[in-house]
Amino acid sequence: MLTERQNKILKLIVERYIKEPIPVGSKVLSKILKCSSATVRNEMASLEDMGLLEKTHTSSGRVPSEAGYRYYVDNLMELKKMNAEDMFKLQIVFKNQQLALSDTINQSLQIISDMTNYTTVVLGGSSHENLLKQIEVVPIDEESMVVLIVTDKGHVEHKSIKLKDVSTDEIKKTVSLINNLIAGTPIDEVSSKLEFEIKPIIGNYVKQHEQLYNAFYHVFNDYSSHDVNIVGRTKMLEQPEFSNNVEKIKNVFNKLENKELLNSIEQDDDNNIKVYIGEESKIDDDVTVIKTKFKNGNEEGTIAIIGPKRMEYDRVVGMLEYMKENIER
Amino acid sequence: MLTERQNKILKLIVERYIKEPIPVGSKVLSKILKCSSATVRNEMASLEDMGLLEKTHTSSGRVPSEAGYRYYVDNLMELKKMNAEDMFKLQIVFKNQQLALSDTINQSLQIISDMTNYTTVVLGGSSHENLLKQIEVVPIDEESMVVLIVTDKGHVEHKSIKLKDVSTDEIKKTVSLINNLIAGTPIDEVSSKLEFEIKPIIGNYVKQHEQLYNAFYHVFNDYSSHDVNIVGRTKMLEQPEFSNNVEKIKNVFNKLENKELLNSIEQDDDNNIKVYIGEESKIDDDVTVIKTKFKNGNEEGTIAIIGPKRMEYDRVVGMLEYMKENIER
DNA sequence: AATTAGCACTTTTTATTGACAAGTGCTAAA
DNA sequence: TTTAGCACTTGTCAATAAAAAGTGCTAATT
Repeated sequence: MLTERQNKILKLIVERYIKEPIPVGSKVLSKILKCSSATVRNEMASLEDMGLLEKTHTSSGRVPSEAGYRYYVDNLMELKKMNAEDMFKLQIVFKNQQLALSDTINQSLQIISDMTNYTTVVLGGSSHENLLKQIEVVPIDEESMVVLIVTDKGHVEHKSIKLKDVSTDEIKKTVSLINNLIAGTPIDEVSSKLEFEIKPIIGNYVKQHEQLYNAFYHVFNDYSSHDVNIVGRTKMLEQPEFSNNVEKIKNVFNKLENKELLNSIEQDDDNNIKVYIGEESKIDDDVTVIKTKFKNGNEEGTIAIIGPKRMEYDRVVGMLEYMKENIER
Repeated sequence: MLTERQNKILKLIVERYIKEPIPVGSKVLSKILKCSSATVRNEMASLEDMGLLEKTHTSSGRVPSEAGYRYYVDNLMELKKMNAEDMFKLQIVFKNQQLALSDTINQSLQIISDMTNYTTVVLGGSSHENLLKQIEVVPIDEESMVVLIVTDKGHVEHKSIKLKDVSTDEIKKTVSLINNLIAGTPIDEVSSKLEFEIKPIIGNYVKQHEQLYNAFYHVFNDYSSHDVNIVGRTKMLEQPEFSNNVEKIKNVFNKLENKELLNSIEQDDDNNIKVYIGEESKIDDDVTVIKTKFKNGNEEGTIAIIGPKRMEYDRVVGMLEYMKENIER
C-alpha cells in the first residue's frame, strides 16, 4: 500500500508526463510538495522498487511504468468533466433528431478524434449477435446481380454474384424462400440453415440449383464478421512517441487495418468503461485503448479511443462516459 | 534532342536511382560506358542544363529531376514483362469465374500491392455516370429503416433513416413510385427529380410527405460521389523517401483519406495508361500515380498505383497493362 | 573537335572532444 | 524522518577534424 505522499508523487509524475513527454526529476516535485528533493528521490526510489516508475537511463528523471499507469487509472485519476465548448459541439450532433444512431455516433467520434488527436473506433455487434432481417436481389444484367443482406440492427452488406442460366423467377422464389424461412437467424448460422432448409427445397424446382445455392452460400460465408469504422487513422502521427518511429507507426497501422486484431477490443463482456494500457492493448506497447459497450434499443456495439500510452486518461474516460450516456438515451 | 550517349546516361541514372536512392556519380557510369569519368561529367552537366538531372548539393552525384523521369517514361523506358511467378499468382484470380468483377479487381490489386509495395486504388465511375437502378427500403423497427440504393453498375449505398408517423404502406408506395419514375436517372440528378416529380405526387396521399421527401432527398444528396477502394495504404511507409519524413507521410495519408483529391486521378478521359510524376500527381512532390481506365461490359472505372516518384515505372506500367487486358476480357 | 588526366574545391558524413545540464544515489548531519 | 551535500552518470550540444565522394575546370592528348 502506498503512503499518501507516494500517491501524490505518482499522480504528479503521471500527469506531468502525460502533458509533456519529459522524464520528471525530483527538483520540480520538491517545490510542489514543499519538501527537499532528496526526500522526493527517496520516495521515487521506493516507487521504482514497486515497479510503478521507471528511468530512461541511470541518471534520468522518472517515467511511469505500465503498472504505474494502471495504478494511476485504478486509484488516483479524478475524472474530468468535459469543458463547455467541447460539450456544446457534441450536443449539436446528439440533439439532431434526424440522424440515425450510427451517423450520430460516427459524427460525434469524428469530433472527439479532432478534439483529442486520438483515433476512434466504432464496432458493430459481432455476427453471431446480428440476425438476418431480409435479403434482396437486384439484377444488374443477364448474368450478374447484387445481393443485399440487411440485419435486424440495420447493418447492410452487399455482394455481386454471377449466375448463368438461372431465371429471374427462380431467383425471386429462392429469395422469398430465404426471407420466409431463415430471416431471424443469426448471420453466423445462415450458411448451415441454407444447406439444410433451402437446398433441399430449391433442388426440386430450380434447374441450376447447385449454382444458386453456392452463390448464396458464399455471400453469407464471406459476410465480414464486423462492422468496423475507424475515424482519424492518421491522428497517431501527431503523437510524439510515434512521429519519430516509423516502425511503430507501421505496426500500429497494420494492426488497425487487420480487423482481426480489432476484435481483441471486444473480447470481454464488461459493460463499463475499460482501459487497456500498453501491452494489454494488444496493439503496441505504447498504445492504450479505452473502450465501452453501448446499447440503444436493438442497436449495440462498442466505441473505443486509441491513443498513446501517455493518453489523457481522465479526459478520455470522461468523454467516453458522456458519449455512452448520450448514445443510450 | 539528346545524343545517343546522353540517352544512355540518363537511362542508367534513372534506373540506378530507382533501384537505390543514392545520387549517381560519374565514376560508376564511366566504367559501364567505357569512357572516362570526365566525359561522363561533361554529359551530366549538359543533361543538368537541360533540366533532366539535379544535384542534391554542389558536389553530389546526380539525381533525376521531375522532367528527367518524364523523359525517361516517354522516351527511354522499355516495358518490362511480368515475371512468371507474379503472373501465375494473378492468373489464379483472373481464372476464377465465380468472382464478380469487382472482387477480381480488388484481389488482384491486393496481390500487386504486396508484390510491389505500392498503394493501389480502384475507383468506380463517378456519380454522374451511375444510373439509379433500384431502391429498396427495409424497416428495422417502428421508427427507423434502411434505404438501399443500387446503381446500374452494381454499386450499392445504404443509409439508415428515421421517420415518425409514416405508415409502411406510404413508404412502400413512395418506393415503388421512385422505382417506376426515376430509375434510370443519373444519381446526380435524382435529388432534383425527386423534388419535381415525386414530391408533388406524394403530397396528395402521404400525410407526413414533407418528412418522407426530406429523408429520401438527403439519402441521395449524401450519396458519396465515388466508390473508392484503397489497398495497401501503409505500403507507403516501406518507401525510404517517406519512412524518414513524418510530415510527408501525414500529407500523403491525408490526401488519400480525402476522397476529393482522389478524383484528381480521374480528371482526364484518356483511355491509355497515364503516368503522373511528382507534382503532376497532385498528392505530393515525391509521389507518382500511374493509372488506367478500364471497361468491362457496363462496369467501368479506374485503377491506379500510387508510389514514390522513384517508382519502378517499367514494371508498374507492365503490370497495369496486364491488369487492364485481363479485366477487359 | 572530342576525350581524358589531373587537381583544386565543396559538401556530407563520421568520429572525437569537451563543456554543461540534469538528475541520481548515498552518506552523514540535523 | 528529513535534508544538505557531493561524487558520479548520462545525455545534449557545439566545435573540430579527418575522410569520402564527387564536381568543375584547365590543360594535355588523341
